[in-house]
Amino acid sequence: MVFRKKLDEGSGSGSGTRQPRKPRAAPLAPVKRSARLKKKQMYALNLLATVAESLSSDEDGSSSGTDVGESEEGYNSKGTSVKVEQLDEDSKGTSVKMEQLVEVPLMLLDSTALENGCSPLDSAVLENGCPPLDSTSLENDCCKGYAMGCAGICASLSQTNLRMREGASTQNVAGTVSSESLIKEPGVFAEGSLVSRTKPCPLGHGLGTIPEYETVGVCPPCSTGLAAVKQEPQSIPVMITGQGDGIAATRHSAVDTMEMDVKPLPVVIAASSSGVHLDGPDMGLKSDPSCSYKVQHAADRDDDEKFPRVHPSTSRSKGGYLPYYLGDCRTRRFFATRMRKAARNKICGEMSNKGSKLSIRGKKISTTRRRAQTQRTMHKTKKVAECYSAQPSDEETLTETSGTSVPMGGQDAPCASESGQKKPCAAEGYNVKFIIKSFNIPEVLIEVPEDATVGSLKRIVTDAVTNKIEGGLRVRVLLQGKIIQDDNTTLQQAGICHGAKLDSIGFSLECVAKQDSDPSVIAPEETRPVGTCIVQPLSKVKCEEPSPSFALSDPVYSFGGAAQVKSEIQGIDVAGTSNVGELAIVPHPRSKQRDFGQRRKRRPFSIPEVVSLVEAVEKLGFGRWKNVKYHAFGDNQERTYVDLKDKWKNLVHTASIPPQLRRGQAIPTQDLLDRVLAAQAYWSARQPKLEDHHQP
DNA sequence: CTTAGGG
DNA sequence: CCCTAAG
Repeated sequence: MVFRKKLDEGSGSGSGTRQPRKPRAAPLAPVKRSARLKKKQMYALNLLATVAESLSSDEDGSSSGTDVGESEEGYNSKGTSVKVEQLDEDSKGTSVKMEQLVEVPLMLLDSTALENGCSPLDSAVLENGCPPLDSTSLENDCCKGYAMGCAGICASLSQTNLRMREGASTQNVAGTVSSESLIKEPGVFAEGSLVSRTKPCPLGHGLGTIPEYETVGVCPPCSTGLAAVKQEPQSIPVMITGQGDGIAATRHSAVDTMEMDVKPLPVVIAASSSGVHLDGPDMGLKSDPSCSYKVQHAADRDDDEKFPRVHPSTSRSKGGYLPYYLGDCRTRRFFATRMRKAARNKICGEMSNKGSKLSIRGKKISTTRRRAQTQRTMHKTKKVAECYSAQPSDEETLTETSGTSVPMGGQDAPCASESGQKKPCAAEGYNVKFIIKSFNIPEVLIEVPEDATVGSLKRIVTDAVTNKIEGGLRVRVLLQGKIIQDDNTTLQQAGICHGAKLDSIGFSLECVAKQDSDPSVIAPEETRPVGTCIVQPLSKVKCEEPSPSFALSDPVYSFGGAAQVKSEIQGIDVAGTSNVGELAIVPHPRSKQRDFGQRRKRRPFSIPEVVSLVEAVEKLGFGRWKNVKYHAFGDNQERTYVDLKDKWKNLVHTASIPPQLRRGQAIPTQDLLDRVLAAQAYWSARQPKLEDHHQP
């Protein structure tokens, strides 16, 4: 209650639908600006839908674990520690999802856990009259994960929703429930499912959010998704990427790992790769004040700008609800931009921060390109890392490493509460700790007969991915963007040491894949002739890896037992600018559906491409790039007209400088460059841009 | 959505 | 390649 009030207050006028309240600079280009803003605002609702969709598509309940944790969290707001781990998916061998990642061992709802009474609050809850969870049913119910997932998701979304709704009263409805929606899926939610129990539970507060969620109608998809997902491996990978606000949590849920360790209170929430992170906002709303405060505090720095949070103590939550919607590339790009901006803002803020965050925030509005560039530059060094976890989780993960277990394989796990409080032993002896949040795998082309079963498809995908990975991984360690070549260099020598300011440490993992080993798996990039399009028969399905992100807790990827580690975060302030100790694993970033903030893979123009480009320009002149593009590359999506324009720009530049200054003379031959110059000169003289259509 | 340019 | 202001 208190929180809500604060939230509302912080958000200002509080009536009517909440809009991004972030102050806006005077529009530079009035019309355009406003149009854009409107667009942005529109994303709010879409976001919800998208998130739901995404989540629902997350197969195998991988999203469950965390979610459970989340819902549980609210549920158990007593501050007991709750560690949630992703459900063990062994039973689902076909799942392509490799995000087993993670760190947290204990499935809160796991019957075992309950039985063991690991978390006091579990027992408390149970004692409080909540019908005991039917451990058996839970265990047997493969859907439990889903169930929880939904719960968690709901919670998380509800958070978002909450922001949009001014009515704080919704909370009360809580008890009523949501279970309803969740339970809609009988198969999924055995009557004894967690959610349904919420109601009776005195602490149901946290779950109260769910109803709201439901109102938005997001929940249903969630449940339905359970069924639907299975038929659509492809949908699995959907990454929820909302960078901002409540959604951030969700976003991470699909992708990475996040750990939160609330210091004083033994609350540790670890979201497994697919789980929903218990991000600040949620925590804030659902947990009890003390708890939320802590969390908030911890996460505070990071998102002070981007993520409006409920700040119990200061009620400085910012109104800016910035919904993120995962849509087409464009949208994605938009988000990426936002993300970067947000990060940049934070960074800049912190850099210039003399203690006044408010002022910094004020600055936020006027984002200059320079700053953007700065961010971009930094972005380069951490690529994926940022993409996946830049936001609050960045810091949370990094700064709160303590209790959570890293990809240790989950051998430990049972009691979150315990592990949550203990400092990792590894931290003692000057070990450097790293957290690998996720990584991508290259595109995988999969061919299956039309009559293949979904199950077989799953298997194939699994095999494909497995294959790809089993081929081996080439791991590189990057420090500040540079690959550390010498394997014999000690971490210390390399500057990666305990207490050091770890700037941009990254890991590059490349599949040394035996890509050909599996006939059904083709690496498109290698097999595709440059500049041509692949026309795929209907029966040929090109799948993006369902789950582009992997959690490294998987033994295969984890970085060594003892040496294994999480980074001890020291330079928290810098955390925003550099992913301290965070591992960016970037095998093949390229995939049609790029992740947020992720660049396209650099794909230098081949000579044939350049030739066709030159030919096209010779013919059409430069300036009408759209036409040029079509002329030279047809519908090839690989190259955009902007690419061509850029390429041309480069060609002209290259051609205009003395050969000595050129590096790598291979690509454009001198002959070609001459043509470039000629065409350039020709068309320049002819003012091609204006109206000339003459052929040269 | 395209172009044009700066980064 | 990315980003964005301007058409």
